[in-house]
Amino acid sequence: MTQTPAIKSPSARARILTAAKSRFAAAGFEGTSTRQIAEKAGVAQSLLLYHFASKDELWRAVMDAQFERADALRQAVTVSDSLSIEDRLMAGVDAFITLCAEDPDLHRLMTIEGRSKSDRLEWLVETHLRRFFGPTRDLIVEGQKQGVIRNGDPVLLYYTIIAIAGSVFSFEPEMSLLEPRNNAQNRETVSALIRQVLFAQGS
Amino acid sequence: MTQTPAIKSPSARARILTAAKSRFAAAGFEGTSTRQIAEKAGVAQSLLLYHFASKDELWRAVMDAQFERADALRQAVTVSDSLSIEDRLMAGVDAFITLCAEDPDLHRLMTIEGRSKSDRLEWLVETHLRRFFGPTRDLIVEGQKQGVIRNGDPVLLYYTIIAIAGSVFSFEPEMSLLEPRNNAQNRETVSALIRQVLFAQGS
DNA sequence: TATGATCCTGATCAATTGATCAAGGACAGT
DNA sequence: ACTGTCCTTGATCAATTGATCAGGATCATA
Repeated sequence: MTQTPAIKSPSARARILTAAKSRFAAAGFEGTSTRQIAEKAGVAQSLLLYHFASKDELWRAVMDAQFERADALRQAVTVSDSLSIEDRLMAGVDAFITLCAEDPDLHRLMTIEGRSKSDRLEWLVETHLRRFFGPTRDLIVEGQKQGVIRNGDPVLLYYTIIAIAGSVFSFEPEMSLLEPRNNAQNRETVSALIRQVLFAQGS
Repeated sequence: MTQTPAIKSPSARARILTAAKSRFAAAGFEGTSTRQIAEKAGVAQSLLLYHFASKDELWRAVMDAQFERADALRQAVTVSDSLSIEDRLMAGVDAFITLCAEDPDLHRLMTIEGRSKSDRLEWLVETHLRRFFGPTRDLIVEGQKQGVIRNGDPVLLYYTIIAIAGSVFSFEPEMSLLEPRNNAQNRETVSALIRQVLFAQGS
């Protein structure tokens, strides 16, 4: 069996993944060269293409790792427990906020390739995004039926949540250029804003 | 005087600007090649660098044109009329929503370069973004003093507005991949969502 | 129809891109 | 010491990048 490499020497491969993540998040796929990643990881450029078949596959590996971390979010929404719809939805939202606050790269990676149709965006949607969107959307629709959640296009509501939760953290460079700031209790504020949007009394 | 070219033949130069705008919005500065723009504009690649000194300057010209269109927005917020803070702020918000709905490229151009610090982002912030941010921020702060607008970091509130208003329209490709949709009355919904965020009774 | 300025193109440049390959190092098991 | 597998590097490839340049259209004015 030439397969089952299981755990290769973690150091170099892991350093490549880390470097690639931060570069892809900052400049996008096209804006990042394999040599930039290699330099940041402290390895030869040719080593990237030994561990990953192509730049494209390296990008996919980065995405896979990111969304593995995010799976706790999906579970929070999916578990059909005795919890109310409101609680389940906000559990997912807060999990997402936590992820974004811990590592702004997640939201950047999710969105930076999403501006124009491309094979990469299509892969991202089908492989990862849909798994989060599906259950969350169902929850929103059900909440609307029960009159707990404001009416309106559920996809629009879903994207509004993503936009509020993510952009506050991922646009930190731009925001701090505009005005020096203190991001101490952003998480609570963002959570309150989203709650306002979802559960407002307005139709 | 070799200067004062004033109005050059509009057709080619304008076609270049239009093509550049849509490419830059879709793929960002680094993800777009001058040849792609030239092909879309139906001109030779060398013509881009006849009309604009460099790719960088072409990008800046695109941005200048975009923000010229957006100046109505700034005026709506700036005019210190008899209007209430609430009305002035929502006038600006609705103007921004209209701009984003008419042309999703505006929000994409504003944000696609804003993920990592770069000379381009710095130029964008200092030359354009600050002119919009300043008056709007002042309005938010004044509204908070009067107890009309919810408390919290004004920069965060500002960015939340931008995020809600813009991303709903600019992520249309991604959203329609997730689910076929009808964007008929998005504008009213978005406006209502933002109003909810700004003027909610919550602290 | 000359003149001159403006607009536009194709050829070409050096630099950078993702990718490939030969070669050797590290290190285990025999 | 020998073998074989996995890891890593440097040299190098064709393709693409932004930029430059010489020269030809085009067109108003004289």
